[in-house]
Amino acid sequence: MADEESQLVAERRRKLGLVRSAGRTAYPYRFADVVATGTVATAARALEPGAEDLAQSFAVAGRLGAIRQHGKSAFLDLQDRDGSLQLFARVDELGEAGYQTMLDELDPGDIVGAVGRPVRTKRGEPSLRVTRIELLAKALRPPPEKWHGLQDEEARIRHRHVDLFASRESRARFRARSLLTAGLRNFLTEAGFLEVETGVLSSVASGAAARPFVTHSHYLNDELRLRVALELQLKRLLIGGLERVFELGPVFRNEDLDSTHSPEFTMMECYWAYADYTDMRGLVERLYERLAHVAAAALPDVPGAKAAPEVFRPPFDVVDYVETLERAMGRDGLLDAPVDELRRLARATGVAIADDAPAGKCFDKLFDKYVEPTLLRPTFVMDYPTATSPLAKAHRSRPGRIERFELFYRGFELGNAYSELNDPDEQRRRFLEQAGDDPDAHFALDEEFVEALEHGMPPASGLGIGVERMAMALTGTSSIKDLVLFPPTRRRR
RNA sequence: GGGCCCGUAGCUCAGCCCGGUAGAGCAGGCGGCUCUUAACCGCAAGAUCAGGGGUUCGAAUCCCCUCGGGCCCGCCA
Repeated sequence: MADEESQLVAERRRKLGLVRSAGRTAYPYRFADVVATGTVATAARALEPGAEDLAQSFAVAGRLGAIRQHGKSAFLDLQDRDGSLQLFARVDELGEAGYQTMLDELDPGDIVGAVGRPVRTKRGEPSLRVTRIELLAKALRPPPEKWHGLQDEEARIRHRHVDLFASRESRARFRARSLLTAGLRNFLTEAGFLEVETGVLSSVASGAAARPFVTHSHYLNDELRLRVALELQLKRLLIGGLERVFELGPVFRNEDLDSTHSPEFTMMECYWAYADYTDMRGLVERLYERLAHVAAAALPDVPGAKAAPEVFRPPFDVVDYVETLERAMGRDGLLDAPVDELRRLARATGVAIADDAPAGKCFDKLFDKYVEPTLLRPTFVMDYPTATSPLAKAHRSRPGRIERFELFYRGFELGNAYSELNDPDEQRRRFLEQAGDDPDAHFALDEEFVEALEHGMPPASGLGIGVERMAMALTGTSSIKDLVLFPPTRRRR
C-alpha cells in the first residue's frame, strides 16, 4: 500500500508540522504522575451525574480513540492498560486557543496525556474534565475502524501491535496468558521447585519425537540444533542434586503451524526427585485447580474461562489407557498384538503408517483416533504401553506398560508425566529399540545422557505441559495463534 | 504435501453467479453544534479491485499462473 502517499498519512504529518512550527515537540520524554484510568473512573463514579470533584486532580495517559466534537466542547476516549476513560474538554476550561489547538493537532490513535478533575456527565459517564492535554506521541498511521477493529487474520498477526490496541479481547487474552504463566511459576516455586534456564542451542536435540531446526555456529564451526524438549537437560540437574527443578521456556519443532501446533511454543517441564507418577498426578490436579481460578479471574466475561473452576474441580476422571482403547475399538489383546497387526489397525483409521513404523507410533495413532475425541472432561489416562515412550520407567506391576499418564481435556493434551527411567542400561536399550533401523530416528541414542545416568539419578517423576495448550483450555481459545504474540509468517514480498 | 475458500479506499464490507469501466459505513478534510459515547447535520475528497498473463469491442467480474492468508486433511505432540 502506498501509505507514504496516502491522504491520511499526509494529513497527520501536516498536524505534526503544526506542533513543531509552534515550537513544541510531538514526542516529549515523559508525562508526570500518571495514574490508571480506573483510578479516575472510580473517583468519578462516586459523584452524582453532572457533578464534578473540584478537590482532586489526576493525570492520565494513553491512546486516543474516538473524538466527538460539539463545537465548543468535545469528548475524547482515552485507552490505557487498565481500560478506557472519557475525557471531557471544553473551551471555557482550555481557552479558545488551547481548545482549537487541541482539535487541530490531535487524531484518533495519538498517544496523549491529560490532566483534569473527575467528573460525571449528565448521562452518568465517569470522565475527566480536562484542564491540560498534551500530545505524547503522534500516530502517523490511522487506527483501524472503531467498531469492527482489525478483522483480517493476517493483519492481526503481522501487525500484532495494532491488533492489541484495537481489540480489547486480544489484550485480555494475552494478559490472561501472562497471568497463567505467572500462576504456573508461583505454584511450582511454592512447591519447592527451583526455576532454571538450560539453554536453547545444543548439538543434539532429543527428549521428544520431533524434527529440529538446525543452525550453524561460527565459533564451533559446526551444526547446532534448537531444543525440542527440556527433558534430558533437566534430568541431568537431578543427577547434579538440584532435586526439584522446572523450566519454562521456548522449544522449537520444525513442523507446520495449525490451530493446535506452533513451530515455536512454550514448554514447562518439572522434575521431582523421590516422587513417582502418582505423586505427580496429585500435583497436576492441584495445579490445574489453581490455574482455573486464575483464568476465571482474568477473563470473567469469557464463558470458557468463567466455567474453568467448575470443570477443573478435583478429582479428575481416571481411566486406563489399554482398557479405554480396547473398549473404543471393540477388541482386546492389543498389548500382545504383533506390530504388523498394530500397523494394519492404525492404517484402517485412514492414517499413513510407514511399513517400519514402531508399535509406539501405532498406539499413538489409534489412541488419537479412537479415544482422544471422547475425552471431554479433564481425564487422566494411565499406564501407557512401553513402546510409546523410551524415557519412562517400566510399570512396577503391569507387564508391557510404563508408569505414564497424560491429562486430556476436550480432545487435547494438557500434560504428560512419567515415573522417570533412571536405569542407564535399560535407557540405552530402550533408545536403541525406539530408533530401530531408522537412521533418521528422532530419538537418536543420546550417549552423553546415558553416561550421565551412569552417575546415578534419583528416582523421580517428571511432567511436561504445553503452556499455550494449557492457556487455550483454560481461556476457551480455539486457535493457538490467538495465544502466540508473534507466530511465524512468510516473508512479505 | 493434497482439497476447498478468501484478497475491492487507511479500516469494515457490498459489487463477481449473469462482463458495460467501482459503491457504502467508519476514519480523515471543510462548515455547523457546550453533555456526547458506533454522537448528529451539510458539503467535498479518497481505489495499482493482491500481482502478472490470457479471452473479449470491453474484465473487479470469465480462464491460467504467481504471491499472501484462512479452514479441513496429511505430517507433527
